[in-house]
Amino acid sequence: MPETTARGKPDAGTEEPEQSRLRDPEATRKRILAAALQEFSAKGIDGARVDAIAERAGTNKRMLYYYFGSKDDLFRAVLAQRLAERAPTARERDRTGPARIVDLQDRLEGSMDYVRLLMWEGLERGRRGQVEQELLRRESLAEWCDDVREAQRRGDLPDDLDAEQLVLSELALVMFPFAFPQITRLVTGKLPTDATFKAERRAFLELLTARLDA
Amino acid sequence: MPETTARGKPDAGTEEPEQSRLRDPEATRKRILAAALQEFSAKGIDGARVDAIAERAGTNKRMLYYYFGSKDDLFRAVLAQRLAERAPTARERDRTGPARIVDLQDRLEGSMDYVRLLMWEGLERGRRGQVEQELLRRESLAEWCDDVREAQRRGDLPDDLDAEQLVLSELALVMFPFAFPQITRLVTGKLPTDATFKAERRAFLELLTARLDA
DNA sequence: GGTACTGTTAACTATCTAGTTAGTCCACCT
DNA sequence: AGGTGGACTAACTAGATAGTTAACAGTACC
Repeated sequence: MPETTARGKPDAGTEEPEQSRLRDPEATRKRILAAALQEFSAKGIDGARVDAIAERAGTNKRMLYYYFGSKDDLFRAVLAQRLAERAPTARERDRTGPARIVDLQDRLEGSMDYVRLLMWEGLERGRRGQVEQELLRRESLAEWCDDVREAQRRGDLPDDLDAEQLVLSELALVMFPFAFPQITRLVTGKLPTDATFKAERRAFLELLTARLDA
Repeated sequence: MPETTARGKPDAGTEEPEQSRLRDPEATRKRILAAALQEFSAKGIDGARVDAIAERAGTNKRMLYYYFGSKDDLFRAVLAQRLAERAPTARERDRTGPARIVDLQDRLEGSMDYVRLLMWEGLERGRRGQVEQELLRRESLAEWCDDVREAQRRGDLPDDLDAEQLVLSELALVMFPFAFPQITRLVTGKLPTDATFKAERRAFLELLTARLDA
C-alpha cells in the first residue's frame, strides 16, 4: 500500500450531497468516531492505541487531537454518541409485555460493541468516578422502572418483585453472555455470537419470562 | 519511607515454623501473587503495572520474573490459584435447592476481585484464545449442569428449562451487579458493594427463585 | 489574485513500561 | 573457612505511546 495521500473512502454517506471533497471535516470526525468505537470496544480505554484508531480512520493522529481533546475525551465522545443513538428507540419499546426480555436481547444483538463499551466503562472507570451522560442515563432507566411499576399496578407484572431489581435482572440475563463470552462457552459449549446459542437463549428467555409473570 | 532494604512483613504465615528469615522464597512468591491479584483485579492485564505489583509485594521487579516468567504468566498464575481455591468448595454447595441463588451470591460476596479477574479475562482474552484451566473449569461447570438435570428429573426444578441456560442465568443474576457497578448504581442508586443493595438483592433473588421453581 | 482561516500532514519529544543485565548477599554443605 | 547455588537487588535498555510542533494545502471571502 502506497499510503501517501490515502484518505479513507467516505463509505457511509451521511447526507446525499456525495461531494467527495478532499476536505470534509464532518466525514473525518465520523470516521474517527467509528474507528474509535471499534478500537475501544475491542481493547478498552487503556488498551486502545491512538495510532491504531487514527490509522483505522484513514487519517492522522493529529486530527484526533484536533477534534477531540484527548484519548479520554474521545472515549467519552464515543460513549455519548452511542448512548444518544440508543436512547430514543429505547423509549419506544415495550418494557412490560411478555416478549420484553426477548425483545431486549434482539436490540442488543447487533450491539455487542456497545455492551463491551459499557463493560470497559464499568471496569476502568466505574468504581468511583462519574459516568458519562449520567443524567440522561439515569432518567432513561428511571422511566423504565416507572413503566414496570405501572405494569405492576395494572397486574401485568408480579407486584411482589422490586421494580429496580427486576430491571437490573433483565439487563443481567441479556447482557451477561456478551460480557462473559468465555464463561458462556465453558457452560454451553458455544460463543454468545453463535446463531445456535442465540436461538437457544431466546427460547429459554421466553419460557423464563412466562414463568416469572405467571 | 527509607525503603532501602524494606522487605514486606511476612504476615500470613503459611506453616507454623514462623522463622522470619530474611530469605523466604515461598513467602515472597505468595506476596507477589497476592499483590498481583489486587493489581490485576483493579486494573486488568494491560492496565496493571509490573512495577506497582513489585512494590506492593515489598520486593523487586526482578523477583516477579524470577518466579513467574512474564506479566502474562503471572496473570495466569493468579487466575489459576484463585480458581483452584474456589473449585473444591464449589462442589460442596447445594446447586438445586430453593436457596441456591442466594447461596451463590453469598459465595461471591467476598470475592469481587475474583469476579473482576474473570471480567478482565473475558474482555482482554476471551474472544478467541484459550482460557486458563479450561478443562478444570469446564468439568466443574458440567458437573453443576448435571446436578441441575438430575434435580429436574426428580422434579425439584422445572424440567422445561434448559439446564445449561439456567446455570448461565443464575451466574448472570448474581455476577452482573459486580460486573457493571455503574449500571447498578444508575438503576438502583446504590453500588453493589453497598450493604443495603446486597440485602435488597438478596430478598429479590429469594422471591425470584421461588417464582422460578413454582 | 491575495489573504486569512481551517483542515491536514509528517516528524518529533518526553515519558513510561516490560523485560534484562550484571552483580550482591546469604544459607548450607563439606 | 571456603565455595556453591539459590534468593535477591539496583540500574539499565529498547521499544512503545500519548501528546505536540510547525508547517503545508485547500477553501472562502474580498
